[in-house]
Amino acid sequence: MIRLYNTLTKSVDPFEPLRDDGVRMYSCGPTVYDVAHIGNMRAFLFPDVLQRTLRVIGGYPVHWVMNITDIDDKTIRDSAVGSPRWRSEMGEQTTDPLENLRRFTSFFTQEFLADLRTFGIDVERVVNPLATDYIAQMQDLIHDILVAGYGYISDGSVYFNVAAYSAKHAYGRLFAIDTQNFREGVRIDADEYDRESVSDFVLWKGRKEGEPAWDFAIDGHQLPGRPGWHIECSAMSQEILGLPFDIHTGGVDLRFPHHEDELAQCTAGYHVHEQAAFWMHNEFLEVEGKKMSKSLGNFYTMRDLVNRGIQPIDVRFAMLQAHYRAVFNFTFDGVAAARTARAKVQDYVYDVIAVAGNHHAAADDGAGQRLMDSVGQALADDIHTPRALAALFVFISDHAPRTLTPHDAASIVDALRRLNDVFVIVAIEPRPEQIVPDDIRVLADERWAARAAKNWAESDRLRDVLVSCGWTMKDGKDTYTLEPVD
RNA sequence: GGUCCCGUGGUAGAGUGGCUAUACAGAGCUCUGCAAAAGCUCGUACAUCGGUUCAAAUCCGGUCGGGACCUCCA
Repeated sequence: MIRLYNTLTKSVDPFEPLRDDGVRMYSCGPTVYDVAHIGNMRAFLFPDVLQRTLRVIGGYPVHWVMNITDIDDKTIRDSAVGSPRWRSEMGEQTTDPLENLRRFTSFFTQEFLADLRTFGIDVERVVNPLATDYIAQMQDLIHDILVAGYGYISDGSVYFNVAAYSAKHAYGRLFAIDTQNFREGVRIDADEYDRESVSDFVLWKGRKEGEPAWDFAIDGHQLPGRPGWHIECSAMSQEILGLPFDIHTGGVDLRFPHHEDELAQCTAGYHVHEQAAFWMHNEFLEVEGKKMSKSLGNFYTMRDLVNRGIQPIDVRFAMLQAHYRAVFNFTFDGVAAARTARAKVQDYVYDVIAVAGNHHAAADDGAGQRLMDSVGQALADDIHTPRALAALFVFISDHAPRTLTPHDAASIVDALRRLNDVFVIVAIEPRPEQIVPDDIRVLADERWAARAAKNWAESDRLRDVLVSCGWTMKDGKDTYTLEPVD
């Protein structure tokens, strides 16, 4: 039984898929106007671990959709003719704003997915619909909202009427917003469009010169323009998954207004009470105790980290040591610690595989069962990865490889393989053969001989030589091992 | 201005009204020519001030500090 925190109920509730054919899950995806930063990584790590837990621990097939927002103010601005953010890899800019937008966003979409892949996120499994491929469905939904009486046309745009909606439905189910206490001076005139109330939001934005636009015939009007911010997720989730689906995920910042408005649009236009049974939101991260921002100089893209010699998978491990609903403090010391800890798990995997040899055993046939139980229980409890990892380390120290029978070892390997399909922190494979160059081997043998002759000075000198060649020599009882220097 | 969250050992980070988190770092021991690796052991943490209670770091209130949302934001 998997239990998940649900923003709708503000409690951890038992989870059951609505339909027999698996879990349908929708995650608000990236707006593709730049390369991914580590905050993005945490945001998409969460739904990844969630869908992996549902599959591996829950045993459910998962249909996971994560949209790509390829039409919004930023993508339009940065793809416009003369934009300093245009890159030569995107090709030549054209006179067609929509074509420019496509070239710009497809470039960053590929970059983004590549970054997600290095982070162990299951991009092969997720479906990534583009917002601009669902304009017709969005227009249909806007039409239905208008017909139902929850929208109005003003100055070439279409708006959602929150007051009319609130009269018949609950608005604020995900986030109880107090419209009487909007922060002064900020919300009003937030954009140049005309709407009747500050709490109303735009469904369709009228065309502006030089911007991409689609024709839209509605209610006897011709309203060329583009979709508003929230409509894409409502339309795509209905089109691809069907409403209501099981789980909707996103960052905490999206609870309001984005998710609240998505839900309202679905209820207003599709006449469903629920868009999704569960709404789950992950917390943000801080960097060295401060909110990540370019002005503080603590803003890091994945590329920045790689350039510093950091492996993305170590960052993944570090993030898994915090619960998804808690603010995570990203530090470079923390990543270094994660690297060491992860190497320990990897060593354990290598050693257990060696003990298992040619034996094969299933996780539920031997010691692996205890591992699956203790770690799985933590994961099933609202994706509690910190406790799951703690349980893994406890198991490791209680089950030293040298104490295991081959059968138990094989069972543990099978359990580790399954659990790693959630964590994605190690490679489940035999320890790679270390290729030692001949000249290094010669030096090592020389040193081993000097050491046997108790010629400590020469022995230590040769060890230093080996280190300077990039190899660490470790003396065993009967033989030595060589490892590359870190 | 409104609403809300958090403050745990050197660091990261769980948890619970009375009992071990876990990881990294550190110390000691075993092993070892030395070192590394490995194994064992250890530190006795819970912002602050009051209150409730037989018992609070865990519940309540004040204070201080950090953060979130209300506005593009992962």
